[in-house]
Amino acid sequence: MSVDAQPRRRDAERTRAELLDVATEEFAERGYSGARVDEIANRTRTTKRMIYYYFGGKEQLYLAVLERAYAEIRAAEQAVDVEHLDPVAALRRLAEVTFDHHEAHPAFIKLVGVENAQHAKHMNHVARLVDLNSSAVDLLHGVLDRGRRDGVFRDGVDALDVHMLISSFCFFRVANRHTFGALFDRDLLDPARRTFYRTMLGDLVTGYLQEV
Amino acid sequence: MSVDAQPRRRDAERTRAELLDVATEEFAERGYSGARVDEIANRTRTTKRMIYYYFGGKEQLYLAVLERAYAEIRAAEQAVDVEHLDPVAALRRLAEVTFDHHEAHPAFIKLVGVENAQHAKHMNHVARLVDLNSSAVDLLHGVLDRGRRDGVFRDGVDALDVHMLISSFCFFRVANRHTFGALFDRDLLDPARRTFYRTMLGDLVTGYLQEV
DNA sequence: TAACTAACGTACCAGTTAGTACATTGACGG
DNA sequence: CCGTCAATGTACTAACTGGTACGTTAGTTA
Repeated sequence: MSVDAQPRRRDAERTRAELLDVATEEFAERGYSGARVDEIANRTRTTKRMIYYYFGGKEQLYLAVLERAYAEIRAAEQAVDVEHLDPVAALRRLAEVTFDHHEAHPAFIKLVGVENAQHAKHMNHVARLVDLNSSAVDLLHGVLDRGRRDGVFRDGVDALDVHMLISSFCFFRVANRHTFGALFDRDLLDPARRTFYRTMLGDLVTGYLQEV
Repeated sequence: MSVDAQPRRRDAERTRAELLDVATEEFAERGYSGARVDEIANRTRTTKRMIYYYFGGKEQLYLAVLERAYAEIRAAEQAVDVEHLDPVAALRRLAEVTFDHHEAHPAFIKLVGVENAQHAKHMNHVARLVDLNSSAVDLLHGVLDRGRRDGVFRDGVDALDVHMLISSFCFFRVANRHTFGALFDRDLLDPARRTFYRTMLGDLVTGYLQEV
Protein backbone atom coordinates (compact mmCIF):
# COMPACT_ATOMS: atom_id res chain seq x y z
CA MET A 1 0.00 0.00 0.00
CA SER A 2 2.49 2.58 1.14
CA VAL A 3 4.57 3.85 -1.74
CA ASP A 4 7.62 4.46 0.41
CA ALA A 5 7.75 1.14 2.18
CA GLN A 6 10.68 2.25 4.26
CA PRO A 7 12.01 -0.39 6.59
CA ARG A 8 10.77 0.49 10.06
CA ARG A 9 13.34 2.51 11.95
CA ARG A 10 13.28 2.58 15.71
CA ASP A 11 13.85 5.83 17.53
CA ALA A 12 12.18 6.17 20.88
CA GLU A 13 13.05 9.84 21.31
CA ARG A 14 11.81 10.83 17.91
CA THR A 15 8.56 8.92 18.30
CA ARG A 16 7.97 10.52 21.67
CA ALA A 17 8.75 14.00 20.39
CA GLU A 18 6.59 13.55 17.34
CA LEU A 19 3.66 12.49 19.47
CA LEU A 20 4.16 15.52 21.70
CA ASP A 21 4.29 17.89 18.74
CA VAL A 22 1.13 16.59 17.13
CA ALA A 23 -0.66 16.30 20.47
CA THR A 24 0.15 19.93 21.23
CA GLU A 25 -1.56 21.04 18.06
CA GLU A 26 -4.47 18.70 18.57
CA PHE A 27 -5.17 19.63 22.19
CA ALA A 28 -4.75 23.32 21.44
CA GLU A 29 -7.10 23.16 18.50
CA ARG A 30 -9.83 20.90 19.84
CA GLY A 31 -9.54 21.09 23.60
CA TYR A 32 -9.02 18.18 25.94
CA SER A 33 -12.27 16.33 25.32
CA GLY A 34 -12.36 17.38 21.68
CA ALA A 35 -8.94 15.93 20.92
CA ARG A 36 -8.92 12.36 19.62
CA VAL A 37 -6.13 9.93 20.37
CA ASP A 38 -6.73 8.20 17.08
CA GLU A 39 -6.38 11.47 15.24
CA ILE A 40 -3.16 12.32 17.06
CA ALA A 41 -1.70 8.93 16.24
CA ASN A 42 -2.78 9.11 12.61
CA ARG A 43 -0.97 12.38 12.13
CA THR A 44 2.30 10.86 13.27
CA ARG A 45 4.37 8.13 11.67
CA THR A 46 3.53 5.82 14.53
CA THR A 47 0.37 4.30 15.99
CA LYS A 48 -2.01 4.89 18.85
CA ARG A 49 -0.39 2.07 20.73
CA MET A 50 2.67 4.26 21.27
CA ILE A 51 0.68 6.91 23.11
CA TYR A 52 -0.11 4.32 25.74
CA TYR A 53 3.37 2.90 25.62
CA TYR A 54 5.13 6.21 26.19
CA PHE A 55 2.64 8.27 28.14
CA GLY A 56 0.11 5.90 29.62
CA GLY A 57 -3.03 7.50 28.25
CA LYS A 58 -4.73 10.58 26.89
CA GLU A 59 -4.59 12.48 30.15
CA GLN A 60 -0.91 11.89 30.75
CA LEU A 61 -0.18 12.89 27.19
CA TYR A 62 -2.04 16.14 27.75
CA LEU A 63 -0.06 16.71 30.92
CA ALA A 64 3.22 16.20 29.09
CA VAL A 65 2.09 18.63 26.40
CA LEU A 66 1.18 21.26 28.97
CA GLU A 67 4.41 20.92 30.87
CA ARG A 68 6.58 21.23 27.79
CA ALA A 69 4.66 24.25 26.49
CA TYR A 70 5.13 26.17 29.72
CA ALA A 71 8.77 25.20 29.99
CA GLU A 72 9.40 26.59 26.52
CA ILE A 73 7.83 29.99 27.06
CA ARG A 74 9.59 30.55 30.35
CA ALA A 75 12.91 29.58 28.86
CA ALA A 76 12.38 32.22 26.21
CA GLU A 77 11.61 34.84 28.81
CA GLN A 78 14.69 34.03 30.81
CA ALA A 79 16.83 34.80 27.80
CA VAL A 80 15.93 38.48 27.98
CA ASP A 81 18.82 40.65 29.14
CA VAL A 82 17.32 43.58 30.92
CA GLU A 83 20.14 44.78 33.15
CA HIS A 84 21.78 47.11 30.69
CA LEU A 85 18.56 48.99 29.98
CA ASP A 86 17.18 51.88 31.99
CA PRO A 87 14.02 50.95 33.93
CA VAL A 88 11.55 52.46 31.50
CA ALA A 89 13.19 50.83 28.49
CA ALA A 90 13.54 47.54 30.39
CA LEU A 91 9.86 47.54 31.25
CA ARG A 92 8.95 48.19 27.64
CA ARG A 93 11.28 45.42 26.57
CA LEU A 94 9.68 42.90 28.91
CA ALA A 95 6.23 43.82 27.67
CA GLU A 96 7.39 43.45 24.09
CA VAL A 97 8.88 40.04 24.72
CA THR A 98 5.60 38.84 26.14
CA PHE A 99 3.76 40.44 23.25
CA ASP A 100 5.98 38.72 20.71
CA HIS A 101 5.83 35.37 22.42
CA HIS A 102 2.06 35.34 22.57
CA GLU A 103 1.85 36.16 18.92
CA ALA A 104 4.42 33.53 17.96
CA HIS A 105 2.88 30.73 20.01
CA PRO A 106 -0.86 30.64 19.51
CA ALA A 107 -0.96 26.95 20.41
CA PHE A 108 0.40 27.79 23.84
CA ILE A 109 -2.24 30.46 24.32
CA LYS A 110 -4.95 28.01 23.40
CA LEU A 111 -3.58 25.45 25.84
CA VAL A 112 -3.80 28.02 28.60
CA GLY A 113 -7.44 28.47 27.69
CA VAL A 114 -8.00 24.73 27.65
CA GLU A 115 -6.38 24.33 31.03
CA ASN A 116 -8.45 27.14 32.53
CA ALA A 117 -11.58 25.54 31.15
CA GLN A 118 -10.66 22.62 33.36
CA HIS A 119 -10.00 24.84 36.36
CA ALA A 120 -6.27 24.23 36.02
CA LYS A 121 -6.72 20.85 37.64
CA HIS A 122 -3.84 19.31 35.74
CA MET A 123 -1.45 22.14 36.40
CA ASN A 124 -1.43 21.46 40.09
CA HIS A 125 0.22 18.15 39.33
CA VAL A 126 3.12 19.90 37.68
CA ALA A 127 4.64 21.57 40.68
CA ARG A 128 7.84 22.63 39.01
CA LEU A 129 5.91 25.02 36.79
CA VAL A 130 5.51 27.33 39.75
CA ASP A 131 9.27 27.89 40.03
CA LEU A 132 9.58 28.58 36.34
CA ASN A 133 6.89 31.20 36.41
CA SER A 134 7.79 33.04 39.56
CA SER A 135 11.16 33.76 38.01
CA ALA A 136 9.36 35.64 35.27
CA VAL A 137 7.85 37.97 37.83
CA ASP A 138 11.12 38.30 39.71
CA LEU A 139 12.62 39.87 36.62
CA LEU A 140 9.81 42.40 36.52
CA HIS A 141 10.11 43.02 40.23
CA GLY A 142 13.76 43.94 39.84
CA VAL A 143 13.01 46.44 37.10
CA LEU A 144 10.27 48.11 39.11
CA ASP A 145 12.55 48.37 42.14
CA ARG A 146 15.26 49.97 40.12
CA GLY A 147 12.79 52.40 38.61
CA ARG A 148 11.55 53.43 42.03
CA ARG A 149 15.08 54.08 43.26
CA ASP A 150 15.72 56.19 40.17
CA GLY A 151 12.52 58.09 40.84
CA VAL A 152 10.99 57.30 37.45
CA PHE A 153 8.37 54.87 38.79
CA ARG A 154 5.84 55.58 41.50
CA ASP A 155 5.51 53.55 44.69
CA GLY A 156 2.93 50.95 45.54
CA VAL A 157 2.77 49.08 42.28
CA ASP A 158 2.98 45.31 42.57
CA ALA A 159 5.03 43.47 39.97
CA LEU A 160 2.47 40.70 39.73
CA ASP A 161 -0.26 43.19 38.84
CA VAL A 162 1.91 44.63 36.09
CA HIS A 163 2.53 41.12 34.84
CA MET A 164 -1.21 40.54 34.82
CA LEU A 165 -1.80 43.73 32.88
CA ILE A 166 0.76 42.77 30.24
CA SER A 167 -0.51 39.21 30.00
CA SER A 168 -4.14 40.21 29.74
CA PHE A 169 -3.49 42.52 26.83
CA CYS A 170 -1.36 40.00 24.95
CA PHE A 171 -3.58 37.07 25.77
CA PHE A 172 -6.81 38.70 24.70
CA ARG A 173 -5.41 39.80 21.39
CA VAL A 174 -4.54 36.23 20.43
CA ALA A 175 -7.15 34.20 22.29
CA ASN A 176 -10.22 36.25 21.42
CA ARG A 177 -9.19 37.13 17.97
CA HIS A 178 -12.07 35.27 16.38
CA THR A 179 -15.06 36.57 18.32
CA PHE A 180 -13.60 40.07 18.27
CA GLY A 181 -13.17 39.87 14.54
CA ALA A 182 -16.68 38.53 14.04
CA LEU A 183 -18.30 41.17 16.23
CA PHE A 184 -16.29 44.24 15.33
CA ASP A 185 -14.79 43.32 12.00
CA ARG A 186 -11.26 43.98 13.15
CA ASP A 187 -8.48 41.41 12.98
CA LEU A 188 -6.40 41.96 16.10
CA LEU A 189 -3.53 40.04 14.53
CA ASP A 190 -3.46 42.05 11.33
CA PRO A 191 0.27 42.61 10.66
CA ALA A 192 -0.50 46.19 9.68
CA ARG A 193 -1.62 46.92 13.23
CA ARG A 194 1.03 44.90 15.02
CA THR A 195 3.45 47.73 15.71
CA PHE A 196 0.64 49.95 16.87
CA TYR A 197 -0.57 47.45 19.47
CA ARG A 198 2.95 46.67 20.58
CA THR A 199 3.56 50.35 21.22
CA MET A 200 0.16 50.77 22.80
CA LEU A 201 1.02 48.11 25.35
CA GLY A 202 4.32 49.78 26.17
CA ASP A 203 2.58 53.14 26.57
CA LEU A 204 -0.02 51.58 28.83
CA VAL A 205 2.44 49.90 31.12
CA THR A 206 4.92 52.74 31.46
CA GLY A 207 2.01 55.16 31.76
CA TYR A 208 0.58 53.16 34.62
CA LEU A 209 3.90 53.12 36.43
CA GLN A 210 4.20 56.88 36.15
CA GLU A 211 0.68 57.95 37.05
CA VAL A 212 0.36 60.48 39.83
CA MET B 1 -40.51 5.35 41.96
CA SER B 2 -40.72 9.11 42.22
CA VAL B 3 -41.85 10.22 45.63
CA ASP B 4 -43.58 13.29 44.34
CA ALA B 5 -45.49 11.74 41.49
CA GLN B 6 -46.76 15.10 40.39
CA PRO B 7 -49.12 14.95 37.45
CA ARG B 8 -47.16 16.05 34.44
CA ARG B 9 -47.63 19.74 33.79
CA ARG B 10 -47.07 21.13 30.34
CA ASP B 11 -45.30 24.42 29.86
CA ALA B 12 -43.42 24.84 26.64
CA GLU B 13 -41.79 28.13 27.62
CA ARG B 14 -40.57 26.86 30.92
CA THR B 15 -39.18 23.67 29.44
CA ARG B 16 -37.37 25.64 26.76
CA ALA B 17 -35.96 28.13 29.25
CA GLU B 18 -34.87 25.40 31.62
CA LEU B 19 -33.01 23.62 28.85
CA LEU B 20 -31.31 26.88 27.89
CA ASP B 21 -30.27 27.59 31.46
CA VAL B 22 -28.80 24.18 32.08
CA ALA B 23 -27.20 24.06 28.64
CA THR B 24 -25.53 27.42 29.29
CA GLU B 25 -23.87 26.04 32.39
CA GLU B 26 -22.98 22.78 30.73
CA PHE B 27 -21.45 24.30 27.59
CA ALA B 28 -19.62 26.93 29.61
CA GLU B 29 -18.23 24.35 31.98
CA ARG B 30 -17.31 21.55 29.60
CA GLY B 31 -16.97 23.19 26.20
CA TYR B 32 -18.87 22.26 23.09
CA SER B 33 -17.53 18.75 22.61
CA GLY B 34 -17.25 18.16 26.34
CA ALA B 35 -20.90 18.94 26.98
CA ARG B 36 -23.25 15.95 26.95
CA VAL B 37 -26.83 16.20 25.78
CA ASP B 38 -27.79 13.41 28.15
CA GLU B 39 -26.26 15.31 31.04
CA ILE B 40 -28.05 18.52 30.09
CA ALA B 41 -31.35 16.70 29.88
CA ASN B 42 -30.82 14.88 33.16
CA ARG B 43 -30.29 18.14 34.99
CA THR B 44 -33.66 19.44 33.85
CA ARG B 45 -37.11 18.20 34.68
CA THR B 46 -37.56 17.08 31.10
CA THR B 47 -35.87 14.58 28.81
CA LYS B 48 -33.30 14.55 26.03
CA ARG B 49 -36.08 14.22 23.52
CA MET B 50 -37.09 17.81 24.21
CA ILE B 51 -33.71 19.13 23.15
CA TYR B 52 -34.39 17.77 19.69
CA TYR B 53 -38.00 18.84 19.85
CA TYR B 54 -37.27 22.47 20.67
CA PHE B 55 -33.84 23.11 19.23
CA GLY B 56 -33.14 20.42 16.69
CA GLY B 57 -29.87 19.16 18.05
CA LYS B 58 -26.79 19.80 20.14
CA GLU B 59 -25.36 22.39 17.80
CA GLN B 60 -28.54 24.43 17.53
CA LEU B 61 -28.90 24.32 21.29
CA TYR B 62 -25.38 25.69 21.64
CA LEU B 63 -26.21 28.42 19.15
CA ALA B 64 -29.30 29.41 21.12
CA VAL B 65 -27.23 29.51 24.31
CA LEU B 66 -24.61 31.71 22.69
CA GLU B 67 -27.14 34.10 21.25
CA ARG B 68 -28.98 34.56 24.50
CA ALA B 69 -25.78 35.10 26.48
CA TYR B 70 -24.62 37.88 24.18
CA ALA B 71 -28.02 39.49 24.08
CA GLU B 72 -28.05 39.67 27.88
CA ILE B 73 -24.69 41.33 28.30
CA ARG B 74 -25.37 43.95 25.64
CA ALA B 75 -28.74 44.75 27.13
CA ALA B 76 -27.02 45.39 30.45
CA GLU B 77 -24.54 47.71 28.81
CA GLN B 78 -27.22 49.69 27.05
CA ALA B 79 -28.80 50.46 30.39
CA VAL B 80 -25.84 52.63 31.38
CA ASP B 81 -26.68 56.31 31.40
CA VAL B 82 -23.52 58.11 30.55
CA GLU B 83 -24.74 61.46 29.26
CA HIS B 84 -24.90 63.26 32.54
CA LEU B 85 -21.32 62.40 33.48
CA ASP B 86 -18.23 64.32 32.45
CA PRO B 87 -16.08 62.40 29.92
CA VAL B 88 -13.53 61.13 32.42
CA ALA B 89 -16.17 59.92 34.83
CA ALA B 90 -18.21 58.45 31.99
CA LEU B 91 -15.20 56.51 30.72
CA ARG B 92 -14.54 55.17 34.19
CA ARG B 93 -18.18 54.24 34.52
CA LEU B 94 -18.17 52.27 31.26
CA ALA B 95 -15.05 50.42 32.30
CA GLU B 96 -16.62 49.60 35.65
CA VAL B 97 -19.79 48.29 34.06
CA THR B 98 -17.77 45.93 31.92
CA PHE B 99 -15.71 44.95 34.93
CA ASP B 100 -18.80 44.18 36.98
CA HIS B 101 -20.50 42.30 34.22
CA HIS B 102 -17.54 40.04 33.60
CA GLU B 103 -17.32 39.23 37.24
CA ALA B 104 -21.05 38.57 37.55
CA HIS B 105 -21.29 36.34 34.48
CA PRO B 106 -18.44 33.83 34.45
CA ALA B 107 -20.51 31.47 32.31
CA PHE B 108 -20.65 34.10 29.59
CA ILE B 109 -16.89 34.56 29.73
CA LYS B 110 -16.37 30.84 29.39
CA LEU B 111 -18.71 30.71 26.43
CA VAL B 112 -16.63 33.38 24.71
CA GLY B 113 -13.63 31.16 25.25
CA VAL B 114 -15.47 28.14 23.92
CA GLU B 115 -16.57 30.03 20.85
CA ASN B 116 -13.06 31.29 20.17
CA ALA B 117 -11.75 27.77 20.50
CA GLN B 118 -13.98 27.01 17.55
CA HIS B 119 -12.77 30.04 15.61
CA ALA B 120 -16.12 31.76 16.19
CA LYS B 121 -17.63 29.65 13.47
CA HIS B 122 -21.07 29.65 15.08
CA MET B 123 -21.13 33.35 15.73
CA ASN B 124 -21.13 34.15 12.06
CA HIS B 125 -24.54 32.52 11.85
CA VAL B 126 -25.92 34.96 14.37
CA ALA B 127 -25.73 38.13 12.34
CA ARG B 128 -27.80 40.25 14.67
CA LEU B 129 -25.10 40.01 17.31
CA VAL B 130 -23.02 42.43 15.30
CA ASP B 131 -25.59 45.20 15.69
CA LEU B 132 -25.84 44.61 19.40
CA ASN B 133 -22.14 44.86 19.90
CA SER B 134 -21.35 47.82 17.70
CA SER B 135 -23.74 49.83 19.82
CA ALA B 136 -21.52 49.15 22.80
CA VAL B 137 -18.60 50.76 21.02
CA ASP B 138 -20.76 53.65 19.81
CA LEU B 139 -21.37 54.60 23.41
CA LEU B 140 -17.64 54.65 24.03
CA HIS B 141 -17.04 56.57 20.84
CA GLY B 142 -19.40 59.30 21.97
CA VAL B 143 -17.63 59.69 25.29
CA LEU B 144 -14.21 59.91 23.67
CA ASP B 145 -15.47 62.54 21.23
CA ARG B 146 -16.90 64.62 24.00
CA GLY B 147 -13.65 64.31 25.95
CA ARG B 148 -11.65 65.51 22.97
CA ARG B 149 -13.88 68.53 22.48
CA ASP B 150 -13.47 69.35 26.17
CA GLY B 151 -9.73 69.01 25.81
CA VAL B 152 -9.41 66.33 28.50
CA PHE B 153 -8.66 63.46 26.09
CA ARG B 154 -5.93 63.39 23.51
CA ASP B 155 -6.47 62.85 19.80
CA GLY B 156 -5.93 59.73 17.78
CA VAL B 157 -7.34 57.16 20.16
CA ASP B 158 -9.76 54.70 18.60
CA ALA B 159 -12.82 53.72 20.61
CA LEU B 160 -12.50 50.10 19.56
CA ASP B 161 -8.97 49.92 20.92
CA VAL B 162 -10.14 51.31 24.24
CA HIS B 163 -12.90 48.73 24.25
CA MET B 164 -10.33 46.05 23.59
CA LEU B 165 -8.18 47.28 26.45
CA ILE B 166 -11.08 47.24 28.88
CA SER B 167 -12.27 43.83 27.72
CA SER B 168 -8.84 42.26 27.84
CA PHE B 169 -8.32 43.29 31.44
CA CYS B 170 -11.75 42.12 32.58
CA PHE B 171 -11.68 38.97 30.51
CA PHE B 172 -8.28 37.80 31.67
CA ARG B 173 -9.11 38.29 35.30
CA VAL B 174 -12.08 35.94 35.06
CA ALA B 175 -11.04 33.54 32.31
CA ASN B 176 -7.50 32.83 33.45
CA ARG B 177 -8.19 32.90 37.11
CA HIS B 178 -7.27 29.26 37.56
CA THR B 179 -3.91 29.04 35.85
CA PHE B 180 -2.92 32.41 37.28
CA GLY B 181 -3.84 31.23 40.75
CA ALA B 182 -1.98 27.97 40.32
CA LEU B 183 1.18 29.61 39.00
CA PHE B 184 1.36 32.72 41.14
CA ASP B 185 -0.79 31.81 44.11
CA ARG B 186 -3.03 34.85 43.69
CA ASP B 187 -6.77 34.65 43.30
CA LEU B 188 -7.68 37.39 40.86
CA LEU B 189 -11.29 37.20 41.98
CA ASP B 190 -10.54 37.57 45.69
CA PRO B 191 -13.21 40.00 46.95
CA ALA B 192 -10.55 41.75 49.03
CA ARG B 193 -8.79 42.82 45.84
CA ARG B 194 -11.87 43.61 43.82
CA THR B 195 -11.97 47.36 44.44
CA PHE B 196 -8.28 47.63 43.78
CA TYR B 197 -8.52 46.00 40.35
CA ARG B 198 -11.62 47.99 39.48
CA THR B 199 -9.80 51.21 40.26
CA MET B 200 -6.68 50.00 38.51
CA LEU B 201 -8.65 49.51 35.32
CA GLY B 202 -10.13 53.01 35.54
CA ASP B 203 -6.67 54.48 36.13
CA LEU B 204 -5.30 52.58 33.17
CA VAL B 205 -7.98 53.66 30.76
CA THR B 206 -8.16 57.31 31.73
CA GLY B 207 -4.37 57.40 31.93
CA TYR B 208 -4.10 56.07 28.41
CA LEU B 209 -6.52 58.69 27.11
CA GLN B 210 -4.52 61.47 28.72
CA GLU B 211 -0.98 60.45 27.83
CA VAL B 212 1.17 63.00 26.06
C1' DT C 1 -67.14 14.75 25.30
C1' DA C 2 -64.83 13.39 21.33
C1' DA C 3 -61.29 14.60 18.42
C1' DC C 4 -57.11 16.73 17.67
C1' DT C 5 -52.48 18.32 18.39
C1' DA C 6 -48.64 20.17 20.99
C1' DA C 7 -45.83 18.41 24.42
C1' DC C 8 -43.61 14.77 26.41
C1' DG C 9 -41.44 9.94 27.58
C1' DT C 10 -39.16 5.35 26.53
C1' DA C 11 -36.41 2.39 24.37
C1' DC C 12 -33.37 1.78 21.20
C1' DC C 13 -29.51 2.19 17.51
C1' DA C 14 -25.43 3.15 14.87
C1' DG C 15 -21.23 5.34 15.04
C1' DT C 16 -17.46 6.70 17.78
C1' DT C 17 -13.61 6.45 21.10
C1' DA C 18 -10.33 5.41 24.80
C1' DG C 19 -8.06 1.67 25.91
C1' DT C 20 -5.93 -3.26 25.54
C1' DA C 21 -4.48 -8.22 24.34
C1' DC C 22 -1.39 -10.20 21.70
C1' DA C 23 1.74 -10.84 18.00
C1' DT C 24 6.02 -9.09 15.78
C1' DT C 25 10.33 -7.02 14.78
C1' DG C 26 14.54 -4.30 15.05
C1' DA C 27 18.80 -3.44 17.56
C1' DC C 28 22.25 -4.58 20.70
C1' DG C 29 25.24 -7.32 23.91
C1' DG C 30 27.73 -11.37 24.40
C1' DC D 1 24.74 -15.10 15.10
C1' DC D 2 21.78 -15.76 18.69
C1' DG D 3 19.09 -14.46 22.67
C1' DT D 4 16.68 -10.77 24.68
C1' DC D 5 13.92 -6.99 25.21
C1' DA D 6 12.59 -2.40 23.97
C1' DA D 7 9.84 -0.74 20.49
C1' DT D 8 6.18 -1.26 17.36
C1' DG D 9 1.91 -2.87 14.79
C1' DT D 10 -2.84 -5.14 14.44
C1' DA D 11 -7.10 -6.25 15.73
C1' DC D 12 -10.06 -6.04 18.69
C1' DT D 13 -13.80 -4.39 22.75
C1' DA D 14 -16.57 -2.24 26.19
C1' DA D 15 -18.49 1.92 27.11
C1' DC D 16 -20.19 5.99 25.59
C1' DT D 17 -22.96 9.37 22.86
C1' DG D 18 -25.79 11.94 19.61
C1' DG D 19 -29.71 11.04 17.52
C1' DT D 20 -34.38 8.81 16.46
C1' DA D 21 -38.67 5.71 16.00
C1' DC D 22 -42.59 5.27 18.14
C1' DG D 23 -45.87 5.45 21.67
C1' DT D 24 -48.38 8.33 25.28
C1' DT D 25 -50.71 12.20 27.57
C1' DA D 26 -52.34 16.88 28.71
C1' DG D 27 -54.87 20.57 27.27
C1' DT D 28 -57.76 22.85 23.86
C1' DT D 29 -61.55 23.29 20.80
C1' DA D 30 -65.64 22.08 18.07
